Amino acid sequence: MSAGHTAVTTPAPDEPVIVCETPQDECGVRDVLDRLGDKWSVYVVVELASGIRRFKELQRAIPGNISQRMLTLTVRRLERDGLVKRTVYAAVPPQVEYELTELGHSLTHLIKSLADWSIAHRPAIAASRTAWDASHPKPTGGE
Amino acid sequence: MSAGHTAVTTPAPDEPVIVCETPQDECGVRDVLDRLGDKWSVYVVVELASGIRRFKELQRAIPGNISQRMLTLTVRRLERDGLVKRTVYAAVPPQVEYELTELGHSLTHLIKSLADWSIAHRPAIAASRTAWDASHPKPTGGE
DNA sequence: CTGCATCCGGTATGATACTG
DNA sequence: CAGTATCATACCGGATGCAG
Repeated sequence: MSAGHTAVTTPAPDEPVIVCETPQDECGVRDVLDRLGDKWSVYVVVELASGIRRFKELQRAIPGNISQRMLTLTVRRLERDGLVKRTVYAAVPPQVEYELTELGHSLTHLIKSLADWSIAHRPAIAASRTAWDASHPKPTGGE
Repeated sequence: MSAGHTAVTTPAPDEPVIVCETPQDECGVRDVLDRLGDKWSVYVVVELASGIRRFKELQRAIPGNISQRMLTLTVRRLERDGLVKRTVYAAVPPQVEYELTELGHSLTHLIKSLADWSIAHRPAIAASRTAWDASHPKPTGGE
């Protein structure tokens, strides 16, 4: 080996701010993010946090015009994870109601915190982005 | 109109658990989720929460074998949003250090909560998924 | 070592049409 | 009204090669 340069100053482990309590895998953050990471899950949870909603109501309440397909997929996943409860009524015009489970409600608090943080720091983030964009001109033909 | 069935029992607005403080748009949750929603951002923040890291160190520390491309894109975005600070040293073997900014550290707290929730409810979620899968057989060529 | 460009595939998202 | 199926598209993420 040509290993010279005295390598790097071995980085001290520092003190872990976030510890992984599950040595089996990585931090469990991924589990939640995978569910909340998609485009609509959060909005469904937020809307459902206010009470029981029907399919169409959910679709209308969610900003951004979610398609039936996406709404279906989203609520299905949430239902599978036990965050949402789906109730079907055998009526002539089919009626399905969605509501948060206990698990779902417990997540509500987290999302609320996330929303608060987002709202509080949005200006700072926006400013940072603007500044960054300004100092990083994209070579789109002009210099 | 042919609307019979006494329609639906008009759903009362209920009391909003999560309110949108920004009428201009939707809830600000999207802002954070868009940044945390990708596959690696969270891990970078988690790792950086423990201290300053170099590019290669970051790559090695993150579980799941992140590619250079993704690491670069991820830290760039975080840097653009002002969550991460990037310092370049004009050394012969290029050296770049990454560290969390104040904004980044404040997010650490949220992620910790998210991780805690995830870890605490992982068993419940896993059980729910198993139960759901069992009652929802997929027609993979079967009858 | 660090970072960028290009090609490529998988998945998520979405528009539309059709069924119960 | 609720949900599924199909097709098309956009973006994410990975592999590789090259450059400072």
